[in-house]
Amino acid sequence: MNIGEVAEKTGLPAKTIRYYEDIGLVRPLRGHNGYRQFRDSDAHKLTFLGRARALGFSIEDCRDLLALWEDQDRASADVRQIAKGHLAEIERKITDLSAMRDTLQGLVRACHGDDRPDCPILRGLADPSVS
Amino acid sequence: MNIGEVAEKTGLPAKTIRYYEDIGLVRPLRGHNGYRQFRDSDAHKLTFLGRARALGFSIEDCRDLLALWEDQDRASADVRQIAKGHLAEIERKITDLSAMRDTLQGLVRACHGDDRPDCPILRGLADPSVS
DNA sequence: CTTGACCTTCCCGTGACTGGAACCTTTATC
DNA sequence: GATAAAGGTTCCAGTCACGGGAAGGTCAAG
Repeated sequence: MNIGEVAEKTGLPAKTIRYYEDIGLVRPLRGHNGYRQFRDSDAHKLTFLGRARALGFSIEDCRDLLALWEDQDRASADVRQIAKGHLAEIERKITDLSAMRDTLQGLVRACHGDDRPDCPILRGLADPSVS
Repeated sequence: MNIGEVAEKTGLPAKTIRYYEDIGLVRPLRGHNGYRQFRDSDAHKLTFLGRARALGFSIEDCRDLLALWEDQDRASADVRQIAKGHLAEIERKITDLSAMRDTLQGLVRACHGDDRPDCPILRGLADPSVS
């Protein structure tokens, strides 16, 4: 398979696939013309990577997950450890964003949003105690 | 005020303050020795920026908010527009992250996490229909 | 006079790509 | 056989909002 075909199969942009080769996540063969030749196993790896990235795993996490995926003697505890770590990170982000949302919602609700200059949002940003 | 003092007052790292000058968010004076001289108004601007950044506003949003803050003839509708846009963005991120969290939680719960290789997390990443 | 804290500019690195230029190969059409 | 379009290649630069660190100037204390 050429890169275009594998891009379509996996849903990843060709640019991203080249990048993944650059950083050593996949190692496609090369044809006589210099074109990358992807085997089915390469395509499966890329699909795996796309899914892991869609769940927000970092590239380094993906690298580790991929290694475990390939390792028939892995311990599932190692996989679970990575996933739990990432889950905690996601929950931290949700917490942070929720706090921002609550504060912002309060400010937006308090603001008339008309053509006058008086604005609780700006007051809140200048001095949060006056939110 | 030198940069160290304003950094302490505002809670922003000196590096960040220099960066904000670079991109034109603040314009401190300069002393005979080349040191930046911050007025109280500069410190207030930086505090404002720190708060807006803490609420997740982008630098460009901050630039616009700052201009509105300085503009005595502003319409609060303009401020509210920016805030509402950002709020929508935050809510989108929370939605995305929540979906990731739910999927990941399901996978983590299904995984024993022992020393055996069988792992629902890896199966889920390889083929989500077998999650 | 030296030490150490503070300040300056400048350049590189981050994460995970994305866009674009310049160029080569293959395939289809005339 | 010529040509044009569609695909492939490498390499370089940019993104966002800084942070690290080098090399050097300035200032206050002892």
